[in-house]
Amino acid sequence: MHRFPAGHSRLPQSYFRVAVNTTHLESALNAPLTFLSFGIRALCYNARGGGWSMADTVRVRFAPSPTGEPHIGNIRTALFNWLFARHSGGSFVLRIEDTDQERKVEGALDSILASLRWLGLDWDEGPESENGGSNGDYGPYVQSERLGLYREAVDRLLANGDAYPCFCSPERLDAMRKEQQRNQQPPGYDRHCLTELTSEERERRAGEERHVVRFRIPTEGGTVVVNDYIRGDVAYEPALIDDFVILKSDGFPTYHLANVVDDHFMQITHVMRAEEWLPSAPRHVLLYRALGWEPPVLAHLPMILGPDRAKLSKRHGATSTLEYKNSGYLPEAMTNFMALLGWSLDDHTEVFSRDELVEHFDLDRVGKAGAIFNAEKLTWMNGLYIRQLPAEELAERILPFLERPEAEGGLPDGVARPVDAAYVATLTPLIQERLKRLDEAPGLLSFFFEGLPTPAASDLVPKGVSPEQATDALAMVTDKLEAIGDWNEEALEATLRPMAEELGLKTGQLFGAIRVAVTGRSVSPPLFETMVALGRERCMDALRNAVGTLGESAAQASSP
RNA sequence: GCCCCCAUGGUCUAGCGGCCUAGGACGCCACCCUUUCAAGGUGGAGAUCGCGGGUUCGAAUCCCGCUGGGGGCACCA
Repeated sequence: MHRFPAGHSRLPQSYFRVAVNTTHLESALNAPLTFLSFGIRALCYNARGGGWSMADTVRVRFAPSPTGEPHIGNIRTALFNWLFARHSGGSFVLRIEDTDQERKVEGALDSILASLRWLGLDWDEGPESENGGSNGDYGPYVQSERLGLYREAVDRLLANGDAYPCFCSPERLDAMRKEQQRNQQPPGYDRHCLTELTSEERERRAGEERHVVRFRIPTEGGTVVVNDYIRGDVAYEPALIDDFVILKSDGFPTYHLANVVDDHFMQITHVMRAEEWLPSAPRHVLLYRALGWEPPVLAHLPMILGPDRAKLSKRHGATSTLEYKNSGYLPEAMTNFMALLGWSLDDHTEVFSRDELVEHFDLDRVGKAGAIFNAEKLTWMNGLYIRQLPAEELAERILPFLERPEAEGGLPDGVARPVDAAYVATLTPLIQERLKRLDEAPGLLSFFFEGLPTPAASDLVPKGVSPEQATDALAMVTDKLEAIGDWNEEALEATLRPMAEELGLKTGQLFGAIRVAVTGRSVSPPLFETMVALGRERCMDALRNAVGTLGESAAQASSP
């Protein structure tokens, strides 16, 4: 049908905008190419007096295979599809590509759904709705339940001579490839079963032997042009594309076939997937052509790379989306950050709320070059989002991280669960601007939940202060604090700050000693707030202990 | 080996022929603020826009070549 004007997909946009305006094709405004790919179909339809069909609204899909936990790259693809759908008022479809029986992993579907739900990427159609069961009119949404559809397509291709059965053994194929490699020839099936067998033989053997079905690449058709929305026209030489398998010997389709069939019947308008799929795009284009179907708009997204610039994989460490959830990253920070991997709005905006992302996301501003996943920047952004959160909400989000077992990074197992949520709520403001990840909370807060600290005498003596001075200072602090009325920040500051000068110490030195005495640490949230949160009793006990520790230490030193 | 894609500071990027003595952000350094740690503020280092040719009065921006990086080449997706 249509052939996009050769050249660059971005060039003719103004032209389309004009066309769109005159035809009132609202949805195409945000997706000019959309207009081109099926706008013509729509126009014809309109000319016959009909309205716009369902196919005129954007329909995109995320189609993972259940082979493990989805990693950042997979989910970034999901996010772009979701953003595009929401931006254009279209539908986001979730489809499970489980045509490989061998690689199926137990629980993988659950982690896919969990990842999407965590990030708030809700789907309009998919294998499982919130209340169980599939939802949507184009199901089933699991490929293993659509085998009949693929079989029909294969039969049609077979009947038209666009496909043929192949009986070659894995051993023969293997030897063939080695041979090609050795001769520096382009790899590919040698068409043994097409050229060496008569059609009668093929038909007979197909009836009695296990075999695969291969697509017959039309080598006579000239170059195959893939019009990629992001990269423009990419030409492939058909002779270099081999007769790939479309139906496996177990009766399941391969990715290529299932993908094309499903995208067609599910009326997908835009296929956005990672760039690693670009080399197989010409196969898909050829399949669409052979089946007489209109291909969707293709957009191959830039890849997400590891620090070594290689395709993201397990060996790069944390790549699973759910790992980020467990590490205390906020979903809003995660989506914001991922949106910036391959997309940008302008030269300065980079913090986007979910709504702003939906409002501004645009395929035209998706880049071409792969992007290294820069975890440091993600962590910075996460801290930003944590600081922006209302304290009460942050407290709620922190709670599960405190309550999980010590071995998983939670508070010490000695601390009773459930943790006092009200107490956590009072503590949260003290650490809010110090948190970059929620899983840091237990470490920052543990002393609030544990017994009295037992700091070493040496830790109670600040730099530049003698042990005697420190002992006297803490003793005096203890005395003075015994006497104060209200135990609040103002009272504490009013009595402690002047004492530093009185004692001839810098505030940092005095407060440092008290901090260690009261929290057992040299680093903590601001002292007065911490002491208030800890409570009078506890602070006084800790101070007396500290004075005692220093006394013992001095006694030992003087009587060797 | 064959095919394809890509190329702006360490990283994410803005830039679609003159606004660029290349802008923003992360990270890094310094200073300020400060009771520690953060947060915040100010300033700084860091890019001959991978290299070489063109086109043009003028190129990071267009064209060609090279180099480099990446991806793909299964009865995996």
